[in-house]
Amino acid sequence: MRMSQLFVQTLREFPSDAEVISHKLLVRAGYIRKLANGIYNYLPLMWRVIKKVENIVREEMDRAGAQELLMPFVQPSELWQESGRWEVYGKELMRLKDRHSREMCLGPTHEEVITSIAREGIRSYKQLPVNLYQIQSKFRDEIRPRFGLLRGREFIMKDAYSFDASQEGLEKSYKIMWEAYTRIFERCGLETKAVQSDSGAIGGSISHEFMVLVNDKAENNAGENDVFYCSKCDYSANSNHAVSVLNSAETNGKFEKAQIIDTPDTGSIDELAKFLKVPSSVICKSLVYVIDGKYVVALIRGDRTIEETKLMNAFAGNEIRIARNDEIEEIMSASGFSAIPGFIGPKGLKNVEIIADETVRELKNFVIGINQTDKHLIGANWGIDVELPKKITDIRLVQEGDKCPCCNSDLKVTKGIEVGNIFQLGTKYSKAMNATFTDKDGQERPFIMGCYGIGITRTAAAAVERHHDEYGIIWPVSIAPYLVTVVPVSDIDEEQMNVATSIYNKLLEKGIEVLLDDRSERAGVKLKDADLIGIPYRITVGKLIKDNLVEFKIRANNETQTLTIDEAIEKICNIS
RNA sequence: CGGGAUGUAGCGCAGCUUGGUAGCGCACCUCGCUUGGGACGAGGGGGUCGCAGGUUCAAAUCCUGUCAUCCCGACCA
Repeated sequence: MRMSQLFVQTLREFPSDAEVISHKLLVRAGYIRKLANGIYNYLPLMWRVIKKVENIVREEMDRAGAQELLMPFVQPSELWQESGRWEVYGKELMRLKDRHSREMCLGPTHEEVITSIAREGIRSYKQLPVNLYQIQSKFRDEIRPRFGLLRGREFIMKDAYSFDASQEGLEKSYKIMWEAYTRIFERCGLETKAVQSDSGAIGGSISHEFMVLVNDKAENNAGENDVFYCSKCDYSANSNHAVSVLNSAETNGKFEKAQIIDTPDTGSIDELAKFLKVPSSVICKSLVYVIDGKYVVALIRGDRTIEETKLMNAFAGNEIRIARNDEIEEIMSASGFSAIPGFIGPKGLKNVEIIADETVRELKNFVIGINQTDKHLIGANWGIDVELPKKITDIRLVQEGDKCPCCNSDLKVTKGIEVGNIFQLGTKYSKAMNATFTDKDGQERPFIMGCYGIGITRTAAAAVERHHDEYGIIWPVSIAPYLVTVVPVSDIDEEQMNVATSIYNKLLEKGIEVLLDDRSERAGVKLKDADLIGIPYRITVGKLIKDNLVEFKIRANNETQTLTIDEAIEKICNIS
């Protein structure tokens, strides 16, 4: 392709509304343009990259025995009502009505549709296992789209669904996908880590997320997930799922007797610990949440943090948020109290669920809110002064330095971009939607399902996050829009243009994806653009052409070498 | 949905306090000149100042409302 013909507009400056580097670079280098919040045009260069990623995904999915199909983007509400998700999916599901007022939605994922396909098409265990996938635009009406392609509302995703006759079969399908994913991301030039994860609204039990690890501290917060991983063994998990062995902490408040004392202006754990001159680990913290509209008081040791996903899961909830002050007032007055946040405690509360993290169990002579503003109960003990909640489970956020649940070594934390995930769904959808097959013994059984997603556009953006420098993008060869760009330094130098054109034509003949920068621009503009756009290799045709020499540049390390024309061509041919 | 900010030409911004013919840089078009790291000169085109009301002789500027975008939080296969 000649640059003079290519539809691309590079910008001299970064767009002001972009925050992360992949967003900034993709806009500035002319790959994408925003159409609406979280909705982007994929311009020709971007589309080439996307197709590269898609093809790698296709090749590996096909190799793994999956079959591609395409399901509708607009789906009828009936299927979602069957699965029960019409009610629980929330506002993220883009709902609309057709002209007959039938309720429809834009597909955020396709478990319902695929289950209906399997229900109609698979009758016998002899047809199993089956793995079907598609590559398609998805729409999720995210609360806050951001980071360009990393979190758009409309995005391209590969979603695959496996059907098996048994749990063993599912585990096998799962493992095959795991291996395929590892290869896919490797081929895209991305190192990933498969981490244990919460399975969220999709349901099911075992799931892993494939994370591109980005150890960005302040510079960049493209990695939206905190990943905990063991410094010694293979354990790693998303923070919403990670578990840990606690370091020992002081859990005895050493107060001689239980009494309610004045603790003015100690609305936070820090203030309270300071006021009482005790470590925060002898305070029992009480937080009020609203889970699916119901009030929940969660107790945790003062030095630890609640992991809200775990808390929500403890109640099999779909929606969780911290209670508003007016809701706390309502709870207080319903139980005959009038305390403000910071002084709340479980004792005497009516019409609320109480749950505790395991960390509170060993507290002795501890400090706890007693539903009186500016007062706390000190020297409290479970069973004597306050009831130990019946519901006790792990609802805490792991902290760096906690010990690994597998091998007791130190856990560390890093940021990750989730580019893919795999779920063992089990029978959640097949049961709900009555999708069954006849087993060997003649019994009707629900399919054992798995689902497997890869964010295609997010993967491309993640590649930019990982591969760029101050000058622009550095595409991995496998997903670059073009492999090489031929740049004549001066378009008015006839010899340079002739040689550049001839190199271009030779490479074209060899089937190589090559650009010729034939624009009537100064050298600086063309070279800057080549770096910004991130083409892996550059052949620059300049003054040295008098000696039959050209410059060969590798974008990845910005190294250049002087080669003869034929050497340069040969080098490119060998790479491709 | 809470907190904060911003909407002026394709992009980046000034002008608003103190109302009086809408500006700058880049990009774009023409001509000249230039060609190894985002040149230069001359000329030119492009904007209902987010939108709707209001105040005023007069509104980008002041007031009210509304919409959109961005950031933080909450939330999120």
